[in-house]
Amino acid sequence: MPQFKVTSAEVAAKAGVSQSAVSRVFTPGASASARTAEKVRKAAKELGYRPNVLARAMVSGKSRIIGLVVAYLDNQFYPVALERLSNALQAEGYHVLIFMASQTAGDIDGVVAEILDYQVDGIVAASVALSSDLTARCAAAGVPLVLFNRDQDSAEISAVTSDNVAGGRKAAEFLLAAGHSKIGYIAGWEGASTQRDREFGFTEALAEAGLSLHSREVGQYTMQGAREATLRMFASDGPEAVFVANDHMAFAVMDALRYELGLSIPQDVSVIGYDDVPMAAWPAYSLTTVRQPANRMVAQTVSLLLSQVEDHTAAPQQVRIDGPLVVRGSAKLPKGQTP
Amino acid sequence: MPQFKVTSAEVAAKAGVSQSAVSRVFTPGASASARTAEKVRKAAKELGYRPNVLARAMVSGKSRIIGLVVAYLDNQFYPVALERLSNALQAEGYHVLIFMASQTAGDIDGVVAEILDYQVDGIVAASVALSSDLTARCAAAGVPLVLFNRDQDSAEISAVTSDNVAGGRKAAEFLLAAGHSKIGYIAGWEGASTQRDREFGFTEALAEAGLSLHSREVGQYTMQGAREATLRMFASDGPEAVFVANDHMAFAVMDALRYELGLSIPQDVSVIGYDDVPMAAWPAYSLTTVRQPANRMVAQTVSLLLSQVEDHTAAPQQVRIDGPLVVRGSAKLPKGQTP
DNA sequence: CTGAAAGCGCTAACAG
DNA sequence: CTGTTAGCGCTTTCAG
Repeated sequence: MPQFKVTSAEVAAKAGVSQSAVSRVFTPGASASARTAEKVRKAAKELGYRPNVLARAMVSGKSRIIGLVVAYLDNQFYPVALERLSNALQAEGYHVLIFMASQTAGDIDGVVAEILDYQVDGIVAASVALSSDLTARCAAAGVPLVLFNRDQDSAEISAVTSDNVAGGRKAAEFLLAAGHSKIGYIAGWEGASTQRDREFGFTEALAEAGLSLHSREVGQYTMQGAREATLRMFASDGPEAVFVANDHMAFAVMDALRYELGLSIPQDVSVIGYDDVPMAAWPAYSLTTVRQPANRMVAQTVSLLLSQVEDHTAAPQQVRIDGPLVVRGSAKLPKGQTP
Repeated sequence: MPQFKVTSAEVAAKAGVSQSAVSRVFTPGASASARTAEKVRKAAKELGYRPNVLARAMVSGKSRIIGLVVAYLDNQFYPVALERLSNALQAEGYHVLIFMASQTAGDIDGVVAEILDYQVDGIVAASVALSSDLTARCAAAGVPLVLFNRDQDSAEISAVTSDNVAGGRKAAEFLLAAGHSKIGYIAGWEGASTQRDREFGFTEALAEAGLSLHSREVGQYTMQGAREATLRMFASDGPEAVFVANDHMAFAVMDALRYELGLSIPQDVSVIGYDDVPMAAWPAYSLTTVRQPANRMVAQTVSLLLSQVEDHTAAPQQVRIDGPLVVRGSAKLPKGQTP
């Protein structure tokens, strides 16, 4: 039975070697003879010894902890991403220390400061905007930072997003091809780059077809906000098609349309979302939506972050990943096209 | 602009006091004169100093890190719980280090071992079964452990669950009151205590009414498993009501019933779930379900864990929280009762 | 290859 | 109240 807490010194004593020999055996880039290594491992196993990560972090300066800031765990996109992120990092020997950021902007600064206190090797900020003061502090502390699903047009700071402008265009083109001309948009939180870019791409494509938004409401990326936005938008003379800034809101929009307004989708109104969260594929919604390839986004985030962790001179990058429009049943098909 | 990494010694030098004085100013139970404190704070602010949590952890033996093991982040119950847990812990000055456990049982042991390496002050294991060997290791390491939403009938180990047996009964009683007699059950993963207890309460109440299960299939707590279970169950002579071991599966069951089998809910078949995740309230499902009070469960988990963290002699406890049946539209109402 | 020795940044007695 | 002195458990020169 393992002792209360076993130190390398105790293992050393039992194995009849020096404490530093024990350390070497448990350090990847070690240099210990096979004989020593074996003696040490044996003693370690008997004592139930495992190196203390914190002590190791102190001296080596590497904690193997990555700080993660998240805000919206109710939007299915994030739990899914978090799971993948954590798994990918675990595979590389890192672990994730979670920090919940209340939506309040002021709070974020405090959160990141706390993260830094833990001497994390890097930070992933998912869907939160950071003040430039803050990014400066990370830089000053020598802690690489990568923004996930949010961009902050500064070449100084790494960000991984989908190609939101192109995605917005795809949504518009699909609606246009189906012959819609009265088209509405339900916006996310206006401070978000995803919101801005998706809307930009969408309206730009509309404009190229000589159209402008029939109506626009803000849903704040919340279900409640989206429901109310829908009710306002369809109070009178509603559009025949709506592009919703993310799936999370799109579900609320569809529910409001169907169950509060008695409209049929897509007969009365076409709906397109953004993200392609798992639920979008469920038959109850069958949501046509622009996919954000979560796995590839996560993979990029991890490789970008770790490359900066391992080489502090590595330059920040902005990665934009393209995702397809996934056609399901919530929006009318282009003319002449059948399922 | 803050330096690369500022130490208390540098602050001390700048403030013209000893390094321990700086430490005291930043330690809650401190004892420093107002004058000293002010000088130190001033110097600290100018230098951008913040205490190194890891160094503090080394000497104090308290890392203020809580390890969390989770498996199913796609079941909405867990992201919600995680968010609350993390927030509650943050409020107490702790932070959560996340460890994803692949469903594979053998893996869990390794995961917990890794957690221990980080010298966490406590562990929350959400929905995973731990080997007794493992709980012993936690005990040996002096790290309190509490099981969340899973029980392990051993008085030695703390667990917070809803009253799953009572919940199962409530589901049965409701179905019985509605006059159903051909009743099916879709089970979760059979290794889970939640599955076992819910089924036990359910069938026991049925038995008291002189009934037994018309049919039973296992859905493994996955959507895919639930869909297939439903198809098998209704291949011929399906039941007129089904109790599904959790909401996550219930959604898949409802989808299969409606869109693959063409049945109406609740006209053709009543469905009851368990958990009351946010989505259960959405009109597309309007799922009648037994609520697991996530907020109270989390609150209990935190208080139980922290009481053990702060006082290692505190006895383990099993907390069982009662939740109501939330009546919505997916199951027929008891005779004579109208919405 | 291996042991001895010097800290990483901080808290906790210990005298004063 | 304050400074001095030990370490926490480990990695890492530095000799040998």
